[in-house]
Order: sequence, then C-alpha cells, then structure tokens
Amino acid sequence: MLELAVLGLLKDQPMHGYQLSRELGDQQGGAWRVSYGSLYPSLRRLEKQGAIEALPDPATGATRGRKRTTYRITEEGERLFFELLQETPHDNQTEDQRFRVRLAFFRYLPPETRLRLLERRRAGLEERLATIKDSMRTTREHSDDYTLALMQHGRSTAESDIAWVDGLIATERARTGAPVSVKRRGSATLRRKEHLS
Amino acid sequence: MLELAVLGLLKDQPMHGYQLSRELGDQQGGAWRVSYGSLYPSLRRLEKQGAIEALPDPATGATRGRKRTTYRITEEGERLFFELLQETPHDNQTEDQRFRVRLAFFRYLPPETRLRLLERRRAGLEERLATIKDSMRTTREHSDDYTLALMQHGRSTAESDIAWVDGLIATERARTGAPVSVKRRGSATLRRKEHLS
DNA sequence: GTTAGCATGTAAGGAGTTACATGATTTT
DNA sequence: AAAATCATGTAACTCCTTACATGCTAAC
Repeated sequence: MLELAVLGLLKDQPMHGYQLSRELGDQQGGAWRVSYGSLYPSLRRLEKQGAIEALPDPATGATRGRKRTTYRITEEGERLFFELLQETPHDNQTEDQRFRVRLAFFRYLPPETRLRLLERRRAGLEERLATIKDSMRTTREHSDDYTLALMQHGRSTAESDIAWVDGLIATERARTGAPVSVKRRGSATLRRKEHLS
Repeated sequence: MLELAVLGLLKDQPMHGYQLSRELGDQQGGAWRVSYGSLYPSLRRLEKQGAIEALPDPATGATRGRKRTTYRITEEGERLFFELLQETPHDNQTEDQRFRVRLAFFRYLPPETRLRLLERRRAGLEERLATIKDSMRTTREHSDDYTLALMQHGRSTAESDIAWVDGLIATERARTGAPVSVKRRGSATLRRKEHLS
C-alpha cells in the first residue's frame, strides 16, 4: 500500500522522503501518517527494483546530496504503479485504507477501470452490511447496549459509505460517453510555495 | 487487540477457538474475521502466560479432547483483560478497530472509566477532523475531483462519528448518579442453540 | 547559541495474513 | 458415499511500528 502511494505521488512530481511523508499525510487527511522507519526502507527497495531513481541535485550535480535525496519514478515504476493500483486483495482489515489510497490516484485510470474498482468496492461494502444485518438479527435479544450501538453505527456507516460510492459511480457513468476530463490544476507543493511567497 | 477480544469473550463464557472466531466475527459485524493462523497461536500464548486454561471435557474428563479444546479465563487473565482494555496506544492505523473492540466490552468497566475512554476517542476524532479541514484549506485549489471527494467524505464521516460518540457520552452521563445497569440477558451461544432446537 | 524543524536512516519487533496440512462430524 | 462444515494447527511471510541515532539548517 505504501509503495503504491509513493509511486503515485512521485508520478505527479519528484520528491524526497520527508516530503512524501507530508504529502501522504495531507492526501489521506491525516488518517495515515506513515512512519519513517517504514518509508525510507521502502524507498530503498523501490530503487533497487528500478521503480524509482535518485534525481541529480541541481546544485551539486550529485545524485546523493549530503542533505536529501530526491527520487523520480521510472518506466518500470509506472508499470508497477498500475499493477498495484488494480490488484485485488480482499483483506478485510485494511480494505478501507486501501480503497482510499486507490481513489486518490483514480485520475490515472481509464473510466472503465474506475467503474470496475468502484463496483468492487460497493460489493464489499454491501457484503459487510449484510453481515451486520445478519448479526443484528441473530444477536438482537442478548446484546448489551454497547454492542447494540456498535452494530447500529456499523450499519449506518456502511449504508452511508454505499450511498457515497453510488454517487461516485453515478458521476463516473455521467462522464462516460463524453470525453473524460478530471480537473487537475497544478501540484500541491508548488501551490504551497506560492502561498508562502 | 486479538488477546483483548479473546479474554473478553471468554470472560462471558468458556469457548474453544473455532467458536471464538465466530463470536468475534459476529461481535464486530464481520468487520474483523480473524484468521486461525493468528487465533490459535494467540490461545497458546495466553495459556502459557496463565491468562486462560483448558477446561476438562465433560464427556472424557480430559482437558485435551481429541476434537476440541475449550478454554476458560483465569484470575490472571481477568487482570490482563482490564490492563489491555485501558491501554493507550494512539496507533492511527488501527485506532478505529481498537475502539470498536473496546466498546464491545464496555459493560465490564465502571462508568468513570467508560467516560474517560469515550472522551479520549472523541478527542482523537476531533483531531482527525481538524487535520482534514486543514488539508482541505491548503489543498482546495489543486486537487482533482477524487481527492476532493475523499476529503469531503472523510470529513463527514469524522463528523458523524463524533456525533455518535457524543450520544454515547450523553447516555453515559445520564446513567451516572443513578445506579448503573447495562442490559445483559444471556449468552449468544446459548441463545443460538435454543434457536436450533 | 540554543531551540525547532528538516532530513535520513537502522534494529528490533508486533500483529496480523496466506497457504498448507490434517482429520472428525454432520448433512444431503 | 460425497460434500460441507467443524476444528486445530504450523511455517513463511507482509507490512508496518517504535525507539533510537545522527547531523544539517533556519529562526529567535
């Protein structure tokens, strides 16, 4: 998941580790603040695989400045990116997180693939909802207030998530037929610098 | 987290591994279907620590029936349970899941502790919401539709979660003063058997 | 000149997963 | 008697975290 995020962010523009960590935190609304102990080894692995490469420092000309290493994505990295973006692991545990990361890079996918992923997500949520409803049926009478609250909240969350995904699907369908254009007006980092100046 | 769940379920009644797995799935509305490769080693560890012990098989009298091993919680296990239930790891990654597991065993905690945990949860959600809002402010102009949708959904989810927790806090406050009584009218497993008969 | 933030990294370990393997019991 | 489900377990692995360690640079 981290590798997908790194590749997706580098696809947008070259960055160094620290910056990747901040962008990722922003993108996921602080829901996933990755640790450096995870990020830097990941960058090493990706570099060894040839998915990313160190960018020469514009000042010194060396690829490994004494201070920081800026990476850019390679052709192989692009290939890997699309592979990871479409992979199907129905890991109940991290499914929500994974979907969020995927969605953040949806603009790189063709509309049909987007729709496929959205429908798959919808199905997963629907299944969860069914399980909850089933749980509520069989457990109704012998639960305490907290377990009950837990289930009701799980149910309404699942329902609202489904409604949200339905909205995304509808928007996507409306776009299909007409040529696709996802708004994209510049990069986060540059804008931020503009802000500061 | 798994150990907390196991101890909490066994506190209610003795069970074997397979049964624990199903109860846990039910309790968490299918959001966490634990794998056996994780559950059985966990039971072993807990037994070695003296937190649980194998129950003699009513048929054979042996603690290790050829078919299944039923465990019960020990005094040490009870101690461990309360320790795990109150521990504070602000692991952004699994925080939601952890809170759900905690809430499922709230009936075992005194009202003041419940309130403390609820307020802590509220603070965590509030912080997340603040991060998202901040992200939306600084990123507004240069995001694509999907990133925007992601943030808006994250925001409304956080807000509705906070409202939910507020409801739980209010209920808890209303209960305080008057003697606490959490409804609890029997066990899931027994009820299920009654159903079948 | 010292505090705060930038920037990178390593070592150890936690908490789970998948895939595999086995056999008993119940249902069709 | 075949298929489904109950029941337990191991080995290898994934993916991430915490804690620690280091040094540079900017701001006060």
